[in-house]
Amino acid sequence: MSAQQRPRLSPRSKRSVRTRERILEAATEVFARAGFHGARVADIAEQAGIAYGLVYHYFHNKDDILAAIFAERWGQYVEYLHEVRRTPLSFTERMRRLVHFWVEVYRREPDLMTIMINEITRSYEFLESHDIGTVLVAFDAIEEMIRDARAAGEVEDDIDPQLATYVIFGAAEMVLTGYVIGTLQRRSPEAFARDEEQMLDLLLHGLTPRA
Amino acid sequence: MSAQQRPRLSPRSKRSVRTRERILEAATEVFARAGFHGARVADIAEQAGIAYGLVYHYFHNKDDILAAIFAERWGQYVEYLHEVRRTPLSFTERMRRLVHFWVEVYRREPDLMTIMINEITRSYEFLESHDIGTVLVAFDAIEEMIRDARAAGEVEDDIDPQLATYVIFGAAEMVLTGYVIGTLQRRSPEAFARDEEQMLDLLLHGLTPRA
Amino acid sequence: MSAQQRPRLSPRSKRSVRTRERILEAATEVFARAGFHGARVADIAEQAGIAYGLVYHYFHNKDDILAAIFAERWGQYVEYLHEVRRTPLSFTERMRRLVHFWVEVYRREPDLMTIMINEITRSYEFLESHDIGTVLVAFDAIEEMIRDARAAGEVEDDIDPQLATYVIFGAAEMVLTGYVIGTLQRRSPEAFARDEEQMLDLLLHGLTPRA
Amino acid sequence: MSAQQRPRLSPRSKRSVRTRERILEAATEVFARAGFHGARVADIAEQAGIAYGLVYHYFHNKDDILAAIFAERWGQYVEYLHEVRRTPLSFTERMRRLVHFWVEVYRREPDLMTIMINEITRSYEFLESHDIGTVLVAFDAIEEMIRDARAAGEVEDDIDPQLATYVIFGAAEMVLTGYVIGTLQRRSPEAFARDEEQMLDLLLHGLTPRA
DNA sequence: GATGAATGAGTCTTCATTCAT
DNA sequence: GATGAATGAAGACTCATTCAT
Repeated sequence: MSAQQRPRLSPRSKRSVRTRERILEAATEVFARAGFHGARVADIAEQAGIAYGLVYHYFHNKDDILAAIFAERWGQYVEYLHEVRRTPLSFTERMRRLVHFWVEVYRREPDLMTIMINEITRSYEFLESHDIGTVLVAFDAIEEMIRDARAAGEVEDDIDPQLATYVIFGAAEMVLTGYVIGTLQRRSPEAFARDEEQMLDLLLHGLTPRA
Repeated sequence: MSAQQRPRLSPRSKRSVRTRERILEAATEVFARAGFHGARVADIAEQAGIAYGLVYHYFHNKDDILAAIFAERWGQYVEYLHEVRRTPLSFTERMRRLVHFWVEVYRREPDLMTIMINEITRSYEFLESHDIGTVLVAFDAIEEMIRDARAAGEVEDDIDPQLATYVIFGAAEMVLTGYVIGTLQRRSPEAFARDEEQMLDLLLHGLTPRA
Repeated sequence: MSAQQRPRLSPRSKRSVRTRERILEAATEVFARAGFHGARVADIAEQAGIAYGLVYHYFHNKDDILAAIFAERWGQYVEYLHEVRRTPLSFTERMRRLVHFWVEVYRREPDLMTIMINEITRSYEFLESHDIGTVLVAFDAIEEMIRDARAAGEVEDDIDPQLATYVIFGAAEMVLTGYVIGTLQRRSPEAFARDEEQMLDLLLHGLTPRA
Repeated sequence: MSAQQRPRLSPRSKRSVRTRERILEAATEVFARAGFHGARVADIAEQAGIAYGLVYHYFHNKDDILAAIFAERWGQYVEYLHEVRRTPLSFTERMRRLVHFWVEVYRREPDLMTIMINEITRSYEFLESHDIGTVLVAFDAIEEMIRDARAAGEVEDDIDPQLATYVIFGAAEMVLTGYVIGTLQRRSPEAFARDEEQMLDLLLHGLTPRA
């Protein structure tokens, strides 16, 4: 909603690219640990091993760092959703992949997922100041999948695809939140796999006994 | 030079009680509109129609206001969960009431629910600085319901009650978030009722077609 | 929400060192003029010709500035006391040097001595929050001198070295206080020299006529 | 130096007089414990067992309370000095009484003496804003005694009465300060009596051995 | 590119004091 | 006389951001 800003400079040199990357990595860690408001630019710079003034050679301001993390990571994310949608798969399989994807991203990059959950998906301020539409593509992608599946008879006719999307997203996100805040502790790959199965099962068949 | 901490006396007079309530109401509105960080104590005071210094007669600091909203409202919330659990009802009925409750609270007090969602349930800082256990009782209450229902054959044996709790909470919360951020707009009571049915249906039976 | 405390990095550059020094000088003047409580950080910054925010790059807070003045100046002070003690001198000569030292420090740096007297030696708050032991080394140094002198027969046997130390300190300090508050006005070096003689004489021989 | 203010009201009733006295007692205790700046009017009122608003029925402001303590207590003090001066006594005896008086006041009312030392005698602010002359009468009284004694041959000719006054006051005050801050701990009446003897001896005969 | 010294807007918080009741 | 609710001036402190070097 605010005017989109261009990068201050488009750094081309190897060093530049590397430094920019270091800042994003550092910011991801610091934001995850302290939250966006609790993170100071100086903290990020320290974590990146650079002078804090240098941060402003790569980003306009603190918000811009978060926006970059969001744009560059959420980009892949949405891309994957589209990929899942393009691939000819059963709805069950699509959902399995989505659920696996979320859990997997969390397992690989818990800090990143923490930020996505704490600072972006839910952040009033972030949603206010950025194009909420960018976030919603992910929702749209899932909604479309459900719509397609419903048309193909793989999803119950009565289901409202939009609402179902929120339910799916919410379910996945809360489980990840459990991981993030430590109330759901999983140590082994098997434990995570079991959670994926559970989620998938719940989303597809609900709580009640089958037949 | 050291900070002198002492609890504000709990004011007893009628006027006092009313002022305190006014502050909480004002804070609820301002927090919902601007977020905790974006809200200034002066904004709250202005909204309440009092001098900002007076806020400090009733609360130690800004945090304390949020904590009070949390404690006093979340209390009722948990209480309702326990009530639902105590009443002899089918699991389906219990779930229906829960879902209805959430939607209803949102409809009646959208600001309050907004805060619950944006500032409390998800707030890194809040969870860090307050007893997370208080939040978790709500989770525990639902988990127990599922456990009971599973024992009674009302819930599929394979279900992990803890994980299912996160799924239920997440689903409900994300739908409310949709209301809060306006991406799910519902204007009529019927629209809300339909959402309740949808959520209930999804949680109980999942996305796949019934038989 | 919790305060994040970390020591300011000790700045290394020339400029930095100079700025820090400027702040201490400015603070010395402002504290002397207005007292610690009456001095605002903004006043100090203005006196130093810098933005007030910069003060916080060098010191944690207002207290810390006073503590730095204390630590860095009182250090020299105590050092001198030890030097006097190490040098082989008659007790009379030692006392002469001490008295001269106090008067001299006042003459050279009246602001500094004013702070020492008004804010540090007597400040309830300061003594409360800092290691009173650091202050007391000065007392100990003098006490030891008296003890040595008594053993050597240069001081009356009946004298309690600790109490005598308080008497000496008190006498000197009150005279300096007279200078500070202006009730004892001395304009010429000779006037100060006469005071030194008087003090020395009083401390060594008392008020009563010599034989 | 500031305009002298009249008491808000001259309370006449028994109750009034008693309440006023209670406030002064409470303030003395609180000022001694927390210092003038650290003491809140509310603390004083609480200590006195009254509502804090009532304090302003008896005193104009916080300063006024300290001023009242000063005026009413220091009054007796000065009065005693004059009495000592009027009574036909040897100089030695006069000094003995003074020293005894100071120690005795501390023993009876340590809080009061603490305030006198910490907040009044040395307080830059207090001296700035009140008639310093009131404080100085005490000095003058002693100076006169010395002058008289010198004329009578009881004090060495060379002595400068004014400077000697500062030495005497300073000596006594520093010993009391030792009591106040606890670095000089005296438990028995005998210990205090010994200190009086020491001080007297030091002031009259100095540190050096008597013949 | 890199540094970190310097700036100052923005807020929270304290607490003496007033005054309606 | 007594209460304590209400006011708001005053100031400490943080930290994102700029910019001279």
